[in-house]
Amino acid sequence: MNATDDSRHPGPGPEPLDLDARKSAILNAVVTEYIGSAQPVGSQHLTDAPGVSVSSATIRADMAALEREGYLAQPHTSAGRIPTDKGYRFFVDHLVGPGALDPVGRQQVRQFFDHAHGEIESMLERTSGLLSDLTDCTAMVVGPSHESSTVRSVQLVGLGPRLALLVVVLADGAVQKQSLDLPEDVDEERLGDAARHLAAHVVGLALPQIDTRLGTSGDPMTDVVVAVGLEGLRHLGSAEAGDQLFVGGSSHMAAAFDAVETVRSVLTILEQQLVVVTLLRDVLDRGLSVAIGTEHGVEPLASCAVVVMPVWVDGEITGTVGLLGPTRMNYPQALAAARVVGNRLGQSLSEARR
Amino acid sequence: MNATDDSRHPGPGPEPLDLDARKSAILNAVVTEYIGSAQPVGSQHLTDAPGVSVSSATIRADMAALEREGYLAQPHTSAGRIPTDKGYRFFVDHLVGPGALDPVGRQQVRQFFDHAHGEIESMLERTSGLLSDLTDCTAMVVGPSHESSTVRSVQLVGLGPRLALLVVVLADGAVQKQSLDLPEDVDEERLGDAARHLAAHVVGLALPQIDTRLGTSGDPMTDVVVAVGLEGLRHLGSAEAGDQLFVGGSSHMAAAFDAVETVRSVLTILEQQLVVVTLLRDVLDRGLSVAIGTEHGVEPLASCAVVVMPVWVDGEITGTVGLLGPTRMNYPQALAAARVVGNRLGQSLSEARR
DNA sequence: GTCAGCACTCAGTACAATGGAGTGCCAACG
DNA sequence: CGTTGGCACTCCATTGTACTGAGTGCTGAC
Repeated sequence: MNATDDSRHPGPGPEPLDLDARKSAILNAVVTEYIGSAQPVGSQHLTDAPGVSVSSATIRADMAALEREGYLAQPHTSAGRIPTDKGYRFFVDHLVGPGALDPVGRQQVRQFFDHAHGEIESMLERTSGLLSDLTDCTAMVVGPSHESSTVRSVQLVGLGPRLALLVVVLADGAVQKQSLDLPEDVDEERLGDAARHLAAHVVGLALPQIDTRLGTSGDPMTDVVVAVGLEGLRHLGSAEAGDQLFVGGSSHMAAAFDAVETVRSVLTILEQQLVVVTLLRDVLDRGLSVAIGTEHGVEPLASCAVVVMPVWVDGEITGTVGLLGPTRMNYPQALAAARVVGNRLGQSLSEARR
Repeated sequence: MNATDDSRHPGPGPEPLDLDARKSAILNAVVTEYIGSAQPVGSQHLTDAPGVSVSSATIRADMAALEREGYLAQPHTSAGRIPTDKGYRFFVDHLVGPGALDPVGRQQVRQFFDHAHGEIESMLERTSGLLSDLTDCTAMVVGPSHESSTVRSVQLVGLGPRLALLVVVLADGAVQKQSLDLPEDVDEERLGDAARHLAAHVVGLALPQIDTRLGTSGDPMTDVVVAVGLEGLRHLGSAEAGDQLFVGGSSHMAAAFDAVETVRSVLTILEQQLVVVTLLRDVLDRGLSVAIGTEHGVEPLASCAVVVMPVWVDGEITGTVGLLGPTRMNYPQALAAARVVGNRLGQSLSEARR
């Protein structure tokens, strides 16, 4: 329409890297308001926002500029503005401080981790519940990868005449198991011999490092069992085991969208563990803690944002906590919650490892 | 309104236990049609249904009767009929035969169980995926309860100076673990002693049967470790461990309803493992394989139906497979799929146990 | 008992009219 | 020159009305 009016701009150059103070304040107010109400925000509602002490007419001018620059959008001509993905991006990059969790949430977190105990899996599962409760988002927790953890103990337990269970304990407390089909009947004693022989060979190694060949023990039957056991270890070490993912609060996705079709497609993604784990890893790898809209490549999640925090155990990233919500999620809250829970989870796991 | 017209009925006696052949056929057709289309069914559409070779006027009369008797309902005056919960109940009780799965599904099931292997947990998880794929419903699989399974092996593995892991293998192949805080440093050898001592005492018993007291071994330090181990065993045996539940295909719930609020409340229920497990057990205990609408007591699932099948292993019920869908779910398909998968799962688990 | 015919009911749709929230533009002001 | 009040304009959402059509209940005839 009035494309010729652009003359007042110094050219169609790429968007300025920063916004002046008032425009920032306006963008901030629009995002904050929209996160709360999910309704387009009009200029009238912003007159008394902090840092914005101008009339609605001036705000309108700034909003129009922000729209031209891609930070805001208008559902239709006579509606208020809503943030674009770029607007959210500016918001999280420049307008959200480190921020702390609200006192109630902090109390919840403290209480949770003070009473954390038991199996690691159930703890991770409950952590996902905690995170989703704190944020009204869907929470994702990826457990420590056992790839680099060394074998602490190997045991063979007979379950049936030709069936045994290989039980491997890793240094981080993880227990892996694998059922083994034995070619012939093996008594308990010989299983013990084979287990000792295996243990001598693999304890102290990480699963992927294990050499599949192993000298004979003298007894041919024992050797057969050892070979089967090694095969089982190899299987455990292969990627097939994969990282374990815990998803909590997926019902919050149904509250976040009013189109049931959107809910369905998001839930479908959440059911694909591999996709979710890859998504979280990708975002972390790119050095981000937030991926908004199409920034992550998963198309069905285009109307979602992901918040990711690594979990450090003994100076090493060993897991991930994540949050999934609509792009209009409460970023300050989500970031604070993910950071706090990620840190405390790391502490907790470190202590357990000592 | 015309309550006085009831004179043509032999009295307001309780609904007849059976329906004449044509009314059955009409009810059958209404349910079948409605399951497929989710639209109220009018008399016109039923004229060429099997077993119904009468005019629409006659069908209307019968439908009015079925409505009076509570099998059908009308969303509004000039709409077709939809089945009530009572209508569905009659349908599954009298109109659904044993029925078989469609060939494609049978093929899927065969293929799945032919290649079933690996850890029991991951197999149960994948079984829930299979069931939900087969039926377009949300599937629930409750793993074998380990309550009655006997201890096959007990091991203590040192993870840190004052930290050990108790690893218990049960006769059904389940592995349970529990981290133990030791009061003082214990070396590997003494852990082994304690484990042997524990094993001698508890191998062959089920976890809940274990006596918490145990004679001394001679060495006071070993006794301390044994005591801590016994405490861990007691903890494992307590109900806290609970049955493990695997839910698959919860995204199908979003496709089943068009009210996002319904989806949310159903998903919220699915997140509460205890509620779901209790629900399945209750339905089974009442000797049902289907619970429709309000028949199970869980209010937020009033617009859902549950199909349940026990899993038999060696002549004993040890688990459950279930399906959750809208009350207008495809009962014949769901029943067939649950039955087949439940049976094959039981076989599979029996074989593994040998 | 079954059926064709008929009057009736009522959700759903289409369409116009209205109200109001919000905008862009402009002239005036400090 | 940035800011502001004023104003015309746009367009969604709501309301009201009329119409359509699927489906019903009833009745009199076979």
